[in-house]
Amino acid sequence: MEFTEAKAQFLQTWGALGSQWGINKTMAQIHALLMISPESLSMEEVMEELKISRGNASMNLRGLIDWGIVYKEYKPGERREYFVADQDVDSLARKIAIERSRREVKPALRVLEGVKNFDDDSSKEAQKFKKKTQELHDFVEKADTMLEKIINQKENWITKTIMKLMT
Amino acid sequence: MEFTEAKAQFLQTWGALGSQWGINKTMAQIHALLMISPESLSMEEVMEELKISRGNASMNLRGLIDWGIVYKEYKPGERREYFVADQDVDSLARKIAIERSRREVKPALRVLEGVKNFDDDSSKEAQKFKKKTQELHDFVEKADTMLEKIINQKENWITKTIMKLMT
DNA sequence: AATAAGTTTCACTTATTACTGAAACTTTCA
DNA sequence: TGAAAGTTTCAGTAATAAGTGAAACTTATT
Repeated sequence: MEFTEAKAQFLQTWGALGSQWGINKTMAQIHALLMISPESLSMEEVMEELKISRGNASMNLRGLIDWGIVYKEYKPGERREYFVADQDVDSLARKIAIERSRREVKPALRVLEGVKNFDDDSSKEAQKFKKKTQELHDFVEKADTMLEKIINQKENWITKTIMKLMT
Repeated sequence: MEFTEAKAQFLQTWGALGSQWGINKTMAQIHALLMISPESLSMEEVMEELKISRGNASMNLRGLIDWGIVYKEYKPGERREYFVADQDVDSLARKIAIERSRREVKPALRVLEGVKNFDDDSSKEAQKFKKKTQELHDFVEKADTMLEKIINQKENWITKTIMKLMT
């Protein structure tokens, strides 16, 4: 396989993986592109390379900056802004996990909290409902706690977690 | 809040949570409905309760059965099929994790494997590309291994994992 | 074997999410 | 200060994923 082909296939695959795990395709691709690029890139270059529009590039670059995994870089004597990716793969994954917990899991927990305390009529259905929603709430809460524990291991969290699970 | 309202809100929220974590809305809702139902339900009843079409109900019930988290039940003297959900919440999450690893992560790994062994020209770009794809491959592989270790704890895997991470 | 009840499929529609590109806005420097 | 280069926004469009429902198929019963 040629370098050009390999690169295209890589950007494609990484984008698909990203979109399956809660970060949109273009965002994942831009991040990937910046990661494998030896030099920082301008927005024009990103657009060119990924064949995306200015609007799309702008939105997603901003998104990446908001998430704190891409930075702007200013070259002396140059007016144009350049972009660099945080080179640490772990930190990308950690940011995604934190963000998803905040935006998806936490709100769901609040709803479950609410519904499980409905005005109980003492029907069979209501009893079972109370029991199950309690169970599901506890489950989601535990899963979220686990996620937090894993990503709070800071550096090398994956390796550390695997170690602890070795037993 | 009334029981009926609580139930509707619960089904709604659980569906949204599901679709964010790789199982489609209707599928998650059917599963939730069966979980909170004290009796097994027929397809008609599921359609009725969730206001979904026959086709949709059929497809998603079959999906749940394929995933091994919902079972058919035959009542004596009744021709109609009834459906019951596996009552164990953990097993649902475990099944999702296994399935997503198989369908999304493993294929991506294979591509990364391929791509990182491209025909090396010795340009600066190619060098960096080789280095990064290797790194990303290792990362994804580790993450997948971690996932496997977590879900292989069998019963009470979440609790067990939290324990081990307590340190 | 005809009929009626039950179940599944699939071409089409709808809903959701992402992307485009032209216009508006901002900055720089001659 | 004004014109050129750079950047962002957002209404409209496209791509994708999910859902519908009528028709086809299957099974049970007389």
